[in-house]
Amino acid sequence: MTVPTLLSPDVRSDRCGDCPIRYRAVCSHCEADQLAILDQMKSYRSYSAGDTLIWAGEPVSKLGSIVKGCASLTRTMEDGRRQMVGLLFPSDFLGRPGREASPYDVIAATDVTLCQFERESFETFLGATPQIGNRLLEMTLDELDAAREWMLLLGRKTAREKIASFLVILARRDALLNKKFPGDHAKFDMIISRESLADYLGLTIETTSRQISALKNEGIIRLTGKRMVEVPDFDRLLRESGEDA
Amino acid sequence: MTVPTLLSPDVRSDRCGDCPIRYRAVCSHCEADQLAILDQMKSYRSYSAGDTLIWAGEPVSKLGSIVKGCASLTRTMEDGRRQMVGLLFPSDFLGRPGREASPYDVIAATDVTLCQFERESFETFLGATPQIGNRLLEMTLDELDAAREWMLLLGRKTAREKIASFLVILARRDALLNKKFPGDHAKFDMIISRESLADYLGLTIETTSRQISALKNEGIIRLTGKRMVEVPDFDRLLRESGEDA
DNA sequence: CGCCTGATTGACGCGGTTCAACCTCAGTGG
DNA sequence: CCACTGAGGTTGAACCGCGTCAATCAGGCG
Repeated sequence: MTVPTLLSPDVRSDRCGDCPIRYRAVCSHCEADQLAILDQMKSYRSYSAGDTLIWAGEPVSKLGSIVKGCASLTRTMEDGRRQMVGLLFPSDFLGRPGREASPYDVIAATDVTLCQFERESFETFLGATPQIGNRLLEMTLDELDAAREWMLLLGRKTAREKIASFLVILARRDALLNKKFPGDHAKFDMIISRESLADYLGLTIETTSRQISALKNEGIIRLTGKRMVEVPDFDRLLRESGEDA
Repeated sequence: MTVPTLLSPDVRSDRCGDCPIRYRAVCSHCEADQLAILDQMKSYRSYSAGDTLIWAGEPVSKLGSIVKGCASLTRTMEDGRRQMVGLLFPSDFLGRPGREASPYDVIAATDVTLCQFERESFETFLGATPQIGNRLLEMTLDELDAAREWMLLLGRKTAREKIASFLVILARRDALLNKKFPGDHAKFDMIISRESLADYLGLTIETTSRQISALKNEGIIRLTGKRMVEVPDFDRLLRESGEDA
C-alpha cells in the first residue's frame, strides 16, 4: 500500500472549482456555496496500481470519487473463483452511503487518485443537500444499467463476443475522451491485465488470450506492445460483439 | 394484454395508508401529508401472467411500484438469445425516473398489480420530496448489489450451483415472508417456468431440468407438482450453492 | 546473466449445449 | 367419457466450446 499523499502530484490545484471531474462527479449539480463545504470536507489520496482500496467485508470510514485512474470491484468465492463486477473510472463514486462495509474488494487497476470524505460528514451533508442525492441516484441508475448489460454478456455471449464487447466499450470510451467519432480508427490502452480481463468476462486467462490472438490474426484488431490496441474497422469489431446498431 | 381495472380485487382499499407495501416501497419514508399527495396521483392497474408491462426501447409514460405478484426484466439479442436481468417483487420500483424508455422488456411472471404514476407528475414530486429520492436511492443501491451478486453467479458458478443458489434465494424469501427461520423446512412455489429460470441463470432449459432432477434424486429437494419445492435441509442446499456462511 | 511475472500456445477432457424423442397434464370437443 | 391437441417438462445421445494442465515465450529488473 502506497503512503498516502495529501495532494496528488497530478492534480493541479486542490480547489473543487478546478477539479477535472467537477461536472461529472457526485458534486456536479452543486452550487458554489455547497461546493465550498465539500471543499472543506474532502481530502486527496493516491494509490498505486495493485493496491487494495477496500477489502470486502471490512468496515470503511471513507467514501469518495475517483479523480484519476481506474479501479475494479471484485467478488471472490471461498475456493478462489473470482468475478469482477464493475470498473470505476474518473468521476465514478466509491463506497455506499448507509452501509459500513463493501461486499466486494476494490482494487486499483492503474495508479489512482481519490477525492475522499469521512462517511459521517458526507452522509450528513447528503441528508441536507438534495442535489447530491439526486446526482448519486442518477449515477447509481446508470451503474445498474451497466451491470445488467454485463449480465447479458456473462450469461449469453461466447468468449469471442465477450472480448469484442469489451473492446467496443474501450473504443467508444477512447472516441468520447478524444472527441472522435466512434467508427474512427481507434487506438487505446487495454487498461487491465489478461488476468483481470478474464475475471471481468467470466473466462480463463487462456481463453482470453486465445480469442485476442484470433481477433489479431483475422485483422480485426492490431496489437502494439501487450496492451495497446488499434481498431481499423469499428463496425467489423461491433459485428463480432453480438450487438446491434 | 388484460383489460386494466381501476382497482385490483385483491387490494382491500385504495388508500395508501392501507397499502400492503406501505413500509417497503418508494413511499415508505413519506409523511402523512406527502402520502396524501401520492394518494391523489396514483392509480392501480392489473396484468395477467405473461403480459408485457413494458417493451424494451418503447417510450413509457408511467412509473410505479409492484403491489402484488412478480415481474421479470429481460434483455434479448437479435438472434433470440435471452437473459433475464432482474426479478421484481412486491414493493420493487418499476421504470426509471429521468429516462423515457427501458432497455429491457418487463413481463409479468405471475398476475401483477401495479401502483402507477404519470412520469411527469412523479418526477415533479420527486424533485420536491427528498424522502422519495432517498428511498429510491437506497432501493437502487440494493438492486445494484443484487445485480452484482448475480454477475458472480452468471460468470463463475456451475449449472448445479446456479440452480441451488436460486432455490436458496426462494427459501430465504419463504422464511422471511412466513416469519420462519432460514434453515427451517421450507416449502415454496418456484414462481417461474423452467424456460424463464434458464433465462435467469444463463442456461438452457435442458440443463436446468437435468440439474433440478439431480437435486431431487439426491434428496436435497422434494418436488410436489411441477412448481412446488420443499427443502428438508437448508444447509445442505446452501452448500450446493457455492456460498459460504 | 538468471529470475520472475505475465502472456501465448498446444493437447486433452469435461460440462453444458444441441438435437431429438418422449412424457405429463390440462383443456377441448366429439 | 375418452380421444385429440398443444404447451411445458424430462430424458437420452452426440457434439463442441471452453476449462484444465503443461510447456514455452517475452520482457523487465536486480
